[in-house]
This record gives sequence, structure tokens and C-alpha cells, in this order.
Amino acid sequence: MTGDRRDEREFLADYDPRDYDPVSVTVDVVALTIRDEVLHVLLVRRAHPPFAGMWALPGGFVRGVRDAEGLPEAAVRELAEETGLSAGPTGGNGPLDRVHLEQLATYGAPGRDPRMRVISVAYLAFAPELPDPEAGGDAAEAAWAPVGSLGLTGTGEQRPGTTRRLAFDHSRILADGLERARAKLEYTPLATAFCAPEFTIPELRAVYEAVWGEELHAGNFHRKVLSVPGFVESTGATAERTGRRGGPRPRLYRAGDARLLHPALLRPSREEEIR
Amino acid sequence: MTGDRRDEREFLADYDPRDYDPVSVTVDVVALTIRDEVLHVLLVRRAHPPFAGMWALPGGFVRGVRDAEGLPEAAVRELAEETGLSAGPTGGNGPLDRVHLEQLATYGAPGRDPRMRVISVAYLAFAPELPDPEAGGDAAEAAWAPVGSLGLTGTGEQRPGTTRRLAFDHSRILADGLERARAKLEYTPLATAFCAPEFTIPELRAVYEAVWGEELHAGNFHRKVLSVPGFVESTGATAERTGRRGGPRPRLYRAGDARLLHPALLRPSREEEIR
DNA sequence: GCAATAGTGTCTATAAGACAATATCTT
DNA sequence: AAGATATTGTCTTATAGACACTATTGC
Repeated sequence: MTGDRRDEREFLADYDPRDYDPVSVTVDVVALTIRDEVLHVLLVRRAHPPFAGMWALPGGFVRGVRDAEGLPEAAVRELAEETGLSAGPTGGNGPLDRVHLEQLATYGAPGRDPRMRVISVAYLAFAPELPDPEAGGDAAEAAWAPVGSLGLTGTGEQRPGTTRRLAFDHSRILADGLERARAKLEYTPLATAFCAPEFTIPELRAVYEAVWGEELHAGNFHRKVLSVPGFVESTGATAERTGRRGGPRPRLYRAGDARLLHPALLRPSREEEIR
Repeated sequence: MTGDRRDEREFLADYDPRDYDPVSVTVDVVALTIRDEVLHVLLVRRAHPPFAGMWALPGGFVRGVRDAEGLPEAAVRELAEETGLSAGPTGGNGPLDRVHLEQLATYGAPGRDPRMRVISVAYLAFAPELPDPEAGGDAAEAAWAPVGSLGLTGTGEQRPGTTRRLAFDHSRILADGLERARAKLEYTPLATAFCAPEFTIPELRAVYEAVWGEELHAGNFHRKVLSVPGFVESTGATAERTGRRGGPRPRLYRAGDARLLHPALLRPSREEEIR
């Protein structure tokens, strides 16, 4: 036992991490929100090569040793640095405090960054409506872009002729993030992460319609949401204005305590994706 | 504020992570199989510090620059090196050729490796019954371990008194892999990845029971599997022996062409997980 | 008033699960 | 022969979706 411990100490002292062919690690964030009932993603325009002038997901290098930070912390930091949206200090109330953040996937194909070997850990964020971002850090510009304007194909490429070209493999990362978002809305209550703390059922339906890109039957949706235990809970209040073109004032709800929807809200018509 | 931002930009422009901030990237594999109707995971006993003598998921450093390799390729290579199970060269027929491999998640908390900053990309593998592994590479020993023998709690810790202790944060990675596997069986046909190319419905049910840890109703399961389009297709043949204690010889099926199960096979009784 | 919308009621087709029945195998 | 199992049948209940209806709002 004592011998083991001495071996371990000697081993650690002799250890040079650079012997192990270190690669660089970045985080990139697919940050989604709903504006004017349309799904938007946060993009920055790159100020420097490679891909200078092209658009990209906000992201950057993880601080590995000095000021070593965890991966989700790096994601929040990059989001804040490059867009000017700030997360308040623990328990604060900056605009990023109410975002849902989850890990999406990691992308590491050799050659995906022309400079060097880079592994990128992608995160997915769901945000309620946020202010317009301000460019910072490496970004020449930052904006919420309607997802539909990016010409994404089913295979994660951009259609020729799309004006905002995405750098690196970010169109694939974005496509993966969108598919994850669509799936998460089926079996989790995360649609509420796109809403204000209090929301109406029609607002929630607008979230589903924006993310799924399909119209949903208002009556059936309404009953379904209320029938899933813990999805939403009533505030007892009624919205001030209908916000739409007419009709009665809808009631207000807040997110319930469910972490999973049971039964789930399944997307209609997925026949093509099954085979 | 503006000054802060410019400093940040200068810092990033000069930043060479390989000189100042080395991060190493590893892959770790949660390889699952079914032996004697019990779910097993592939483990290796570590020959060297840190955590020498403890058990761990097979894995190791990604070749980042010299002989740069992709992440899934690194996962297959580590699996092969440390266990002696070989994947045949493209289109070959080594024991690893029929395994399903998918990315699980990436773990990068500072301090998870006492030597240095290490980011680990975890993969999840579903394998049909494979031969016993042979230790190789850094491994002192390699074995299929019954998942139940590892004393995993719901929070990804190991219960005190468990004999095989897992190194690093591998008990958390394993717990995440198990939960992913349980979920995947619900809405994909991947249970067939645990089976031989031809299998019976009762064998498929045994897979579900092993992964979910619950008994399923034989009659309802049978009809359900056959009613999901593209899950399995008949071979017309019948199994030679029943393999169980009696009863008629079951029919043989092979995997169908569905990528998703619709409708899904939902796990019974998940009330606790919902809130 | 008119058009649009929130919320509820009703009906039908589908799916899940409990239970039963029968034929076929092992021991 | 006894016990176990594969497979099919039947019935009940839960759910999804189509459609209809009423009441309430903005214009």
C-alpha cells in the first residue's frame, strides 16, 4: 500500500502532459430562442481567419489549466463574451440566468479546423426572448438568425445560394441541435424554457409550432397539455391582452414540476424519419 | 468595459493552447453485452497509476496530431487494444464488426484526472455475445462484469462495500451509458444489436428484460414487436432448440429496416423518474 | 357586426395491458 | 405425465386526433 502510494507520487512528478499529443478543446453553443413566433439561433460573424467574415456558432477555447473551468461554465462564458449577454453571478438575474443548457455532442474529425487538431464540445441552449446581442470577443457581429434563413438540408448541409454561410462544421452541429430540440419537446417540458415565467397555452403551442415547423390543432393541444401531470400549473390569473387578432383572454400558467412528459407529446407525421 | 473586451481579444489572438494550456483528450467506452440473460459491461483493471489496480472502462488517449484519428476510430482502437477483441479491416469480420457504436457524452470537470486536465469523450457500444477479452495495452486484466455487481446507485455512485471499484468518474459515465441504453431500447430497434443475426422473439425479450431490469409479459411483448413496422422480419425458419425449459420451438427473425420504433415500446412504471 | 381565437365536448381509431386458451416442447 | 413456453385471441382501458360548439375578444 505504502509502495503503491510512492509509485503514484513518482509517476505524477515525472509526468509531462505534452508527451500525450495534446489537442485543443473548444466549446460551441447552439442557442435557440423564439422571436415573432419563429425559431432563431444565435450566430456571430467571425472577425479573424480562419473563415473570417463567415458566420459561426458562438464558442471558443476551454481554459484548461490556468483558471481551469468546467465545460458548461466555458459555454456560458463564451456565450456572454461574444454576445454581451451576461449571466448574473450565482443566483443573479442576468439575461442568461433562465436559459436551459445541456450538452449536445462532441465533434472531433481531423481537419475540421484548418489550423490544428481541435475537438469541439457542443452545447444546446433554450432561451426565452432575449435582447439583441452585442458583438464582443472574437466576433465582428452577433445576431439572432431565423433558422429557416440558413437553408439547412436534412443532411446538415447548407443549400447553395444561402447568404449566411456557416464556418467549420457548424451547419452539422446546428442540424444536430435542432433535431435534439425537436425530440426534447416531445418527452420533456422544456418548451417552457422558451417562455416567460408565466405563459399561456397558445404561447406554448407557438413554441411547439416554431420548433417542429408544423401547425398543431389548438383544441387537442390545449387538452393534451393540461392532461399531462406536472407539465404546467395554473396561476389562476388571466392574460391582459390576447395578443392575437381576437378571441377571449387566455389563462396564465407556469412550468410544473415534471421532468418528463408522460404520456409524451409525439410529433405528427414522422413517417420519413422512421426508415 | 471596452478595455476589458480589447484585452480579451488580444489574449485570444495570441493564445496557443498547445504551449500554454495543454488539454488531453481521451475516449472511454461503455461496452454492453448480454451473457446468460444478464447485462454485462466490459472493464479493464488498471496496470499503472493513477488508480492502479482499480477497474475502469476501456479507453485511452486520442492520437491528435501524429496519426491523427477520428473519435469513433479511437474508440474502436482502444477497445481492440485493451481487450484483444479485434475489428476486422474494413468489411472484415472480427468480433467487433457487428457492434453498434454511438457517442454518449463528454466529461471534462477539472480534477477528474489527477495528472492533468483531461477531457474524455465517452462512447456507448452494444455488442452481441463476444468471447472473453484478453488484457492488452495498459490493462492488467480485462473482463465482462455483470452490471449488477458494481453496486451503482441512482446518482451514479458505487455503494460502499462494492468490491470492484471504478477509477476516475467512470461510475458516473457507466450510469449515464446505462440510462441511455434503457432509453434507446424504447424508441429504436437497437435491442437487435445484442442478438445474433437471427434471433427469436423470446431472445429479444430477454434483452429488454436484462437492460430494463424488469420482467415483461411474454404474450403482449410478442404481439407488440410484430406489430411495429420494420422492427423484425421473419426468416421463415424455426429455432433448432428451445433453449429454455420447454415449450414449442420459437420462430427465427432478423432485424428489420426501421431506424425508429413507431409506436415505441415504453418502459412500464417510470413514475419515480418523472418528477 | 365580423372574424379570429380560447376552451370544452364528443366521437372514433389506435394502442397498451390484463387475462385466457391452445399447441408444442423438455425433462 | 408434468411443467414450461410460444403464440394467438379477447376484452378493457387509455390515448390521439378529427370535428363541432360556445363564449369572448379585437377590429
